Amino acid sequence: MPAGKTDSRSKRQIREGGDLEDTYVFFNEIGIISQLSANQFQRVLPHGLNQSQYSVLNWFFRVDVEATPGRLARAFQVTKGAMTNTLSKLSEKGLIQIDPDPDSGRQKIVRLTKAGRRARDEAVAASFPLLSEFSTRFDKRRIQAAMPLLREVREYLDALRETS
Amino acid sequence: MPAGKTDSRSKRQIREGGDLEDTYVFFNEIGIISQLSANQFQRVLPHGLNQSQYSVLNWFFRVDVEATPGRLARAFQVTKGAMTNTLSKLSEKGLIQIDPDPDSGRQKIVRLTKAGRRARDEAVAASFPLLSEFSTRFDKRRIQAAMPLLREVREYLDALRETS
DNA sequence: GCAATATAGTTTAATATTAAACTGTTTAAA
DNA sequence: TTTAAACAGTTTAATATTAAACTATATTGC
Repeated sequence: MPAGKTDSRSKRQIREGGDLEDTYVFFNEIGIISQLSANQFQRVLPHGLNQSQYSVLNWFFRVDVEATPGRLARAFQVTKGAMTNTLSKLSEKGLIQIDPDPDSGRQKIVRLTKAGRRARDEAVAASFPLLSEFSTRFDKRRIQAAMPLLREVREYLDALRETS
Repeated sequence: MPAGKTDSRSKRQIREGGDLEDTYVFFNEIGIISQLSANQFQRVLPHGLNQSQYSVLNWFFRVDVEATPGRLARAFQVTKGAMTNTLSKLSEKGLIQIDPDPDSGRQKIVRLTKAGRRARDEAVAASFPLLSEFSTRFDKRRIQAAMPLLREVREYLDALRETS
């Protein structure tokens, strides 16, 4: 849950935070955007897909044609248990195939099915109106200009996570 | 779950998205930052507080000294049921007080207790190192420069939510 | 004034997630 | 080679959340 919209008394919070108010407000704004955008995106996804399931489908387009469950869990930074659950939902829908790894009895190999590839394409198509509406409202260059900071912040937090 | 780190094949995704790739990557980056920062913040919170609970405590500093559960649910854009749950956890910890509204039999009035005010101050203090470490790494002006876009995007999504 | 409707809050059932325990397999060390 | 440790994946118990049903109270329209 994000920290809620600021209003008339927000200056008091800001004063108390001293020089840290920008950081506080920055992450607060990011949290709200994340929540709202995930929400909008979720709505349009086909096949009763949730974001996690879509992300896994899309991973197979972005990164590799096959993976172990553990690799996917690490890629998305969720627990192995969460990935077990996500993969079993996708498998029930017939969008992925999970086979034993012939080279290792403790690993499995996950791949998209044809239906999975189709579902991913449908999901991309379904989110098209959302994204294109957004990109008419916000100039491409402004978005691009914001990316270096966002990337650095993400990398910073990523490193922080690994060291603590 | 964010969409995972990009890697060598990301150009293919980008090509497919046409002019929408910036938007896609922007929201993806935002989602990951949100997840990681929420995680870091959660860790340092005292009294077994989670983010939702902290946000409610902090609301009473930022916005008003009392509220109905419904007002809080709207402020944080969660369901009434979720707020019932959050408030009951805070109440069990003795950090808020929930009284019947003398003017309306169907409303309740929520207020911070003294312990609640103390807990909020402790939480702010606990997150201080995190925020100040961050603000030494990222120049205040860069963060400030990013805020107008973030605010506009948040307002855009907020309006979108209300109209759909 | 009374019936219909709206509102505030709670409860219930379902879902996604985590941490930790557990099972089975592989690797390393003695 | 046997045993201990590490690793991959699943399961379990707990938590936070949503949507929808439900209870109780207030408001509106006749």
